[in-house]
Amino acid sequence: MIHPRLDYDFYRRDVLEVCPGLIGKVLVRSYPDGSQFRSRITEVEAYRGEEDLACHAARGKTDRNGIMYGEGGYVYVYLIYGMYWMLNVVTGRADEPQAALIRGLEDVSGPGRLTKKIEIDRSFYGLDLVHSGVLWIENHSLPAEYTTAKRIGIDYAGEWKDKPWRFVMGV
DNA sequence: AACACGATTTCG
DNA sequence: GAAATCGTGTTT
Repeated sequence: MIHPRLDYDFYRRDVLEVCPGLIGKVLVRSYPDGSQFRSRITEVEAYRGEEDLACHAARGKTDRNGIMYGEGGYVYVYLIYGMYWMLNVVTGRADEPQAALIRGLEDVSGPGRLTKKIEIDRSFYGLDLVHSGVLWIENHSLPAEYTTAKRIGIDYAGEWKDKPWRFVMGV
């Protein structure tokens, strides 16, 4: 059974289309010793454009969020609270700064805990998910229902804090 | 050069 | 409820 990688066409759509599509897909982390870690994505959040006050692009392009202004299909990682790396997938087309934050996997809950478990840090910034040998996402064609909810930890985002842009696997 | 703070987690 | 901990963006 072949499990194809998600390709550029998958990522280069609006983040609100990509996020529900990511639920149930399989994140693959390949290590230098040849071993691999696989787990289904169970929770993601959408951050959408400069108008979204919760998005890191809300105050324009910077050194940190620059990758979000490019084409979808690349990795955006950043350090939060001086301790945890957040794993994001850039979506949309160039000059449409969007990203999907991977918040949970079947085997580990929490965006900070999952990056620690599968050893993802700053060195993954800008990684090409379509061609990388260390990190990518596969479609195993498994059924995946999801529900939506408000995004977490963005109470400062005014009217944007209540958008139902968190997607969680389940009914 | 200094300062404020965050898309979190853990412990008390 | 509060601390931990530091890179990044903003202000001085």
